[in-house]
Amino acid sequence: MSTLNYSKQRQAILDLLQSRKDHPNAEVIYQTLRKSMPNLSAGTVYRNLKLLTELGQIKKLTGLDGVDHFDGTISPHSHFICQCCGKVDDVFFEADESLNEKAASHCDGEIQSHNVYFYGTCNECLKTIK
Amino acid sequence: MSTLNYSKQRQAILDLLQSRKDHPNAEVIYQTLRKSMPNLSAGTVYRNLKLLTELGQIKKLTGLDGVDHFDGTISPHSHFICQCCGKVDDVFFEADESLNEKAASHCDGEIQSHNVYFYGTCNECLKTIK
DNA sequence: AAAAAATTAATAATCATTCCTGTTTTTTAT
DNA sequence: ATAAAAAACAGGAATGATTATTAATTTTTT
Repeated sequence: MSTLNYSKQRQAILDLLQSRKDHPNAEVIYQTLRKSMPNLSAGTVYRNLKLLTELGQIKKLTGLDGVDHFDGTISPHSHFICQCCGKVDDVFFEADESLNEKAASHCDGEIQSHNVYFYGTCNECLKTIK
Repeated sequence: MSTLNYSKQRQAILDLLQSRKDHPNAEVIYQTLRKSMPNLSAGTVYRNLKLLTELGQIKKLTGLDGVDHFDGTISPHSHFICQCCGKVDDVFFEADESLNEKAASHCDGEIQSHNVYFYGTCNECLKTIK
């Protein structure tokens, strides 16, 4: 895969993800950055999101609304998805190391990592419903 | 959404999923069933997988290899994905109820359910590597 | 058994993502 | 600092999983 060179497009994508607490998808990232980089191309966004994910500098979130979302926070954490509004929040909750150990005996293999997704209704949506 | 009528196509899809321990994707389901139902159409497979998922009779697994996979086992369990061969195993491991409770205080909302994915290398792949 | 409703097959359309090509930027080596 | 080599880019075409459309068939209701 060789080493990654510098590019201002890649830097901008990483900066954007690290500065946001939400978890934008490729299209949102593209439209946002296009304002300041008018001839950024969508392919560049997709290619760099893939590269950064492979290098572990960002995390890809799947299974939310059908399209991939991206997270610039790489410290271990889970996600809470509101099934009402689709919002994805970080959940900083550390059951982490123990979870792999507990599951190990039930697995036909060696666990290296895990992802946890919580589904529910966020407080904002709960207010609206009542 | 009205009520679901009977259709032998839908029944065949559900039977197939409940009889298999792996987690086939739509294409595999389509090709398998086509052997005994030669004019089954792919659209029918996709439409019924979507319906059955919405009704909670099957579970959709995302984020494995880019395409959705389906699981006929609805009792609560997790999944182990081998990053080497792509195999997806069930993990019947019950930290379940407690996990929602533990995470609740870290969430801005009400947790209703969760999904856990474990990633690693299966025993078969471990052998091959060594 | 006929009418109404639901489902299907076949195929066209969609849309997120990847691939391709010629150009530009970044790095390396002089 | 400059030229050659490597990596990355923009723009657009291609891919591929999934969804939508429509006329025909099957299932349910009466």
